[in-house]
Amino acid sequence: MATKRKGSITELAKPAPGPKRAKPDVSSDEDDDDLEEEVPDEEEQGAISRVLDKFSFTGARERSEVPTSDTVSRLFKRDELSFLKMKPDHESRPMWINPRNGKIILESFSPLAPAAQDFLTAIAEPLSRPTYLHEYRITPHSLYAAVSVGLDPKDIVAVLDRFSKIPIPDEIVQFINGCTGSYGKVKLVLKHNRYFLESSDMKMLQILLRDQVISEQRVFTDVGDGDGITKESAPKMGALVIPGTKIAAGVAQGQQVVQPNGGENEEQKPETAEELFASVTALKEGEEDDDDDEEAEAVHSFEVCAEGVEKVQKQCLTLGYPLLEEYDFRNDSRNANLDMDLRPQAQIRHYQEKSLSKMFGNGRAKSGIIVLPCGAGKTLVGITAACTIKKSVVVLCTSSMSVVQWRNEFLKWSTINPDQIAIFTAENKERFRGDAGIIVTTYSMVTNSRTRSHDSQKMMDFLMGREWGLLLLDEVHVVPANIFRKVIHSIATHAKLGLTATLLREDDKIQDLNFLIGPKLYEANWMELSEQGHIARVQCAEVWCPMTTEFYQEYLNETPRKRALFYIMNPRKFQACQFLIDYHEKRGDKVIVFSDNVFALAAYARKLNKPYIYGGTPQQERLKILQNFQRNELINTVFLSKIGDTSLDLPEATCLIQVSSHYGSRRQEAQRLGRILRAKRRNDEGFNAFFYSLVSKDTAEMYYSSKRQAFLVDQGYAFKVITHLQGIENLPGLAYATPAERRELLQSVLLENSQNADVNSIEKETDGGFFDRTRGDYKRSGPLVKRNNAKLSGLSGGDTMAYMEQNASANRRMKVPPGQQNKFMRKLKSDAVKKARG
DNA sequence: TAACACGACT
DNA sequence: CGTCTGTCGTGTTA
Repeated sequence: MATKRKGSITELAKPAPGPKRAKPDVSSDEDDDDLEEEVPDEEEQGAISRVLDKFSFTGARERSEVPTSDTVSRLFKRDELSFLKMKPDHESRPMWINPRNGKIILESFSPLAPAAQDFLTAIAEPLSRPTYLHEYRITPHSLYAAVSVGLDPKDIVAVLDRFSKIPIPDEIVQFINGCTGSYGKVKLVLKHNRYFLESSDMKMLQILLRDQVISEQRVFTDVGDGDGITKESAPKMGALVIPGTKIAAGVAQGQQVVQPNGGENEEQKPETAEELFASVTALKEGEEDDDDDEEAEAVHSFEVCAEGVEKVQKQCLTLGYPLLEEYDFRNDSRNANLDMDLRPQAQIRHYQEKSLSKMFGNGRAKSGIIVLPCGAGKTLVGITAACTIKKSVVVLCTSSMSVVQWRNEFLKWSTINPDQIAIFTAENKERFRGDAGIIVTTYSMVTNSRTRSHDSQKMMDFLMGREWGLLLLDEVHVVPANIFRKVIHSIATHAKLGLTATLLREDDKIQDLNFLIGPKLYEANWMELSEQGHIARVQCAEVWCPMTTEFYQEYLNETPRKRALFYIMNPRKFQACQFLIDYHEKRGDKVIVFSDNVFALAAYARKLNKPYIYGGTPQQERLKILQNFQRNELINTVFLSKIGDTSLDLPEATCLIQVSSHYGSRRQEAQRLGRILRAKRRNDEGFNAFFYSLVSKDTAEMYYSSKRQAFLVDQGYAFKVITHLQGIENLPGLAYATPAERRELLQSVLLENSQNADVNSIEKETDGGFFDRTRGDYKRSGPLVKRNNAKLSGLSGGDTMAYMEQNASANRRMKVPPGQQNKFMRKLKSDAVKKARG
């Protein structure tokens, strides 16, 4: 417990700012990570790391010093804020700042909340946004995003102060200044297919060049004076209008902040807050980039090699000087313009406009990520961005199906000439006409490591050999995967825009997107969009199905891996599923049932006599089933494996039942929910979509379920728990109602499980002895031997149950992505090692 | 259509 | 100390 850093001691010694009070009691499991371990101890960023440390590892003696003014205070631990002095007019201000960890709590019912929320999404990371209290946190990354969107540290503090119930703590001010001081000073620029680091401040470049990692990637350019640093005049800019929007990029967004029924003192306060906010978010022509105006005469730059760009970007981020990527596309005369515009019928919604104004805020295109829920029009955002830049574009998608969709959307929403937009996949390798155009392709096409077909090689040469204006990355959360990340720098592009609905991974690689692509420019609030009718309202429920004794018995007897089938095939769960399908079909809903497990999928679907699609379903049949589902009034339910998580467009579904799922994947859960968000009937009075998760009680499924829901809960969705479905006993034709039927089902499950084991052991015998190339064969060794052990350990399997009992608060704990915890554990360990050494 | 390679999740 | 498991999914190529 006491393995904390020495540094906290010196922290203690410093005079505490403000009134005497408890020391920060950040118990470090939740702190903000990505400060890399090995920051070289250079003077320049000594100050920064000191500030960054503030929210990381401080005293362990925390809790005892929290003044316990009442009996419950200690329960809040470091979120206990009662010691803070409130401003006299605190009631009219909507937000709290916790000096100990940079968390911000926003009262979302306050009349000022909409304005405050706009501001907070710009400068902080949304942690959780349920109905009344929203939680945000200021992190180095969120500040990076804020700065790159054009905010100034002084203004950030000023606006925070305006909204806050308490005076802004010094720690926060220091943190903001410390982080932002060095942000936005250095840019990564692509010129003539070569990468340069550019800054108006010569000193910055010298600091960076002193770093070994960066200097290693440097390329010496012959131009310029002896030190190889080039000097030239900085570009100028003019007015820009994003097509489809009435106003110029970046003009005030504060205007929709209208108080419906204002009280007396609201009259005045919102006015000023609003003005203030508008003045910082709105970057009107001419007043952007003060520093450029002052020293517009010259910028300095040096070149880095293309392969090293990722390393350099990462290193700069860890040094505290994240590289800004901006594309001054209007002054780019080297690359040919692409003639296209948005069609007049394309109406940009306000949140789409907001996200685009973040991207084009200062008249240039910034690289970054935009997060919008499924069905909220991500494609249109991408297309609008492309139409704004009007240069050649590469679009990357995950599946060949969405490749086709992207092309169609482009043709639908923009005036682009069909000849100018080409598809590059296995079956189609055309090229566009003219010297500018759009190429839509898949990640795997570009990253393919195996031998290429002739055509595809020629196409790749074309892709790599030229300069692109914009790289559009669909489903950008896949990019950090080892293979995919390399495409980012192998395609020479001036700007990158990542789109996703779920910026989530179960590993810790999501942070890498900060230097692979750029900061998160915008993240929509799901609840808000559904209130405004842009996406459907959804009722979420978790249905707890008790296990039958026979199934539970077998469940306990199995190895953890084999257990899954028992809780998935639980007859009570099956009945619940049958009942829900029946209920919703009668209401006129279109129902999708998801089962991750293919055996269960087929079993359920066959028993209920419904169509099902999984990976092995041939293309023709898939199409037939989907069309029937869409048009035929007799087919109202379809069963899908995880094939339905991505691509497959199912516009008419209004009810979703989840039978089995992939462990604790939050992304999968969110993506599945997304399947029903675009329901056409969403604007009908009182319309609701339904999302059910069927869970077998007292099994591992409970644990996964709570994990999976974490993301949606943070988006403000409330999961109701249903322990009994009213009237299920009286459902005519209820399956597995008799013990005999259940026994039969159990037999088939047992058979399935043992068959799998047989197949494996046969494989092992025939194959494993001679060839050992397939990795699968290694690990399958000895399932038969293991079985006895499994029974023993299985009997103690009750541990999962005990775990579940206290798991009600799991959602809270899950809020920290597991990756961070790992990182934290690592850090703790390595700290301990250092301590032992030193 | 099969073979291969890879991702996501533990 | 990071790597392995197993299953289902994708895409590309022969």
